[in-house]
This record gives sequence, structure tokens and C-alpha cells, in this order.
Amino acid sequence: MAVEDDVSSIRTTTLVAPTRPTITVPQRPPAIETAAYFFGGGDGLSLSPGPLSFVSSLFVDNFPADVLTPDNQRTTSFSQLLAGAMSVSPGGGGRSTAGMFAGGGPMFTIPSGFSPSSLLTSPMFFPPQAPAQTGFVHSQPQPQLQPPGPPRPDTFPHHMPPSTSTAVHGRQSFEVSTQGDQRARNHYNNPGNNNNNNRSYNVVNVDKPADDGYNWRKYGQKPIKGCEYPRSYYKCTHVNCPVKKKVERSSDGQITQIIYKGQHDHERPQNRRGGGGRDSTEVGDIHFVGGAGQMMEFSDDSGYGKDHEDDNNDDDDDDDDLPASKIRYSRIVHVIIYYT
DNA sequence: AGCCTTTGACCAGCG
DNA sequence: TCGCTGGTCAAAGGC
Repeated sequence: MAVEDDVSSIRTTTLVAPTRPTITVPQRPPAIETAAYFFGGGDGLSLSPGPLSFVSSLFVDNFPADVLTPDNQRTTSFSQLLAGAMSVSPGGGGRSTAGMFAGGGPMFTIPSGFSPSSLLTSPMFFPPQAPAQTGFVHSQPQPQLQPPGPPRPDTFPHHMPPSTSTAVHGRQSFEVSTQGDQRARNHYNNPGNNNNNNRSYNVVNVDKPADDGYNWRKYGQKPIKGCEYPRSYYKCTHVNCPVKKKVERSSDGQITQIIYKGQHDHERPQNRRGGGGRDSTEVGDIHFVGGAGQMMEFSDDSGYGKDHEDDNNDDDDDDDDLPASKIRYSRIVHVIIYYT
């Protein structure tokens, strides 16, 4: 299938801001088309079990901590998590944007207290560089996430502030304890626990797209039609590193898209310029959507600082120690990742 | 001095 | 062929 060929070498990450005053729906890149296709938004193709297995393994293997289902029933099974999420996700007015994107496909939501950075930083989320793998991280505005067809009555209100959208997500959410998150991090930080390998991992920083652990040099900027803010182009400054990324902003200057292209062929710099180190964004909701076994999506809605419980601030490498004010104003993030 | 951003120009792809 | 758009280059200037 041609579309599969198109995405076979693509890893896509979508970072989407919830509010985009001017909703201009650009052309979908092949990956997104494929996403809609795999997620049932295309021609009704059912989901491949692959991604579920993938995500399942992610959580079973790396999130051993107890998690809470929406009714606060503890469960340790990803399947249970998924079942719990699916029981509340499809249909109804409480449908989330990820749900819309998924077109009813599998999805679960993780509210605040869980950092997607943990996932993003995991070798599974950004798997170690396979020699033949070319990562391509793409993001697109939420309207693109909707499958083709007439507008849904339950379309996510783009004018809603993050806090409101959080409520929408929250009702559909189960919780993953930060303790579990920490354990997951320890899991990843401990090479002995990682069957994949112990290479460094990538971080998608929502608020500071240029600060994801690597050093970037801006090499271009182009105005986007219909957008007040231009698209910026960055290159990894590491010698011979082919990775590039482009950052798009909404008309209010908020980052709406971060698109990575290529894969780093080097470790993340130990000593960052400016001494900032990592400072990824606290994460709110994360939506995992099953796909072709190579793609996942999560949504980061950090607009609810009240739910933020930073019990991980004992770690310099922690992503969660942002001030609540910053968390509150950070963006919803959708991430779609392709694995090959 | 080195690295970065800015910015206009250039080039390629596409309709 | 032309115009549009996306992506990149490179000079200039700033930190």
C-alpha cells in the first residue's frame, strides 16, 4: 500500500495548541492522512492490533506502578486502562480531540501529574536510532485531527481555554500516579532495566521547542500564509547531525507545531549552552491512539495547574518542576509518532 | 571569537 | 510558463 510506504520511514510527533484563532486547515501531510486512515477516519479500516500491543508493552513494561481508572479503581493492566478509557471515550459529548482524531479508535487519557516527557524521553517513544530509520516528527493543528466528513457536533471547541479543555479530558481520564511516573523514569534511567538500550532519548519541549535537550541553530524563517507568526527552521548544531526541526506558532504566538525531521546520531549534549539543561513541560492529558503499530498520539493539556503534583522535584533531570503559572499556560499537545 | 538570530534571496516542487 | 509555497542559504548584525 502506497500510504504505508509513505509512512514506513516516518516518525511523527504532533504538538498542537488547543486554541488557534484562525483555523486554517493546511494540507495534511502523508503521515496525517495515514493517521486518519489507520484510526478509522479514512475508509473505515479497523485498527491494527500492532499499536495497541506497542502501547500496551510500553505501559506494562515501563509503568508498573498502580494506576487509577476513572472510578479510582486501581489497575495494573494496560488492557484495563485501555478498556477503561475506551468505555468513556467514544461518542458522547465528552469526546476529546484525540478521540475525534481517532475516530473512535482506542484511546486513553492521562491527566495531570503524568509527564509525557517521560514517554518522550523514553527510548520507546523516540526509539534508539535504527540505522535505516529516518525520524520525521510532525505536528499539526487540531482541526486536522478530525477525520474527513461533516463536522461533528461534539467537535472540540477551539476557543476553549486550556483549563476548559482539561475538564473535558479529565472526565475521560484515569490517573497515572506520579510515583509511577517516577518509577518509569527510573526505569528508563537505569540501563539495566531497559531492554531496548540505554541511549539517550529525545524530549519534545512544548513551551521551548528549541530547548529539547539538543542544541539548535535557527537557519531560516518563513511567513505562513494566514498566520501572524512565521515558521522557524532549526538545525541541530551537533557536527554532522542531520536533524532539523521546524516550529510553527499560532497567531497569538503560541507554539502549535513542532516538526522534527531526522534522527540524532549523537547523544544529547551533556553541557547545554546557557546552563539551562532540560526543562520540558509538565504534562496534562496524554492520549494514546492506536495506529499502525508505529504511531502514537498524545495530547498534552497542561492548563490545569491545580492538578499538578510535583513530587518529583528531587531529580535534576525532572521535567515536572515548572511553576504552576507556566504549567497553566502551556499548551495542549498532540503527538503522533511513527515507528518503523 | 564564536555562536546565534534575522532576513532577504534563491531554488525546487507543484498546480 | 507562471505564480505560489516550502525549504534552504548566506550575509549581516547582535550577544
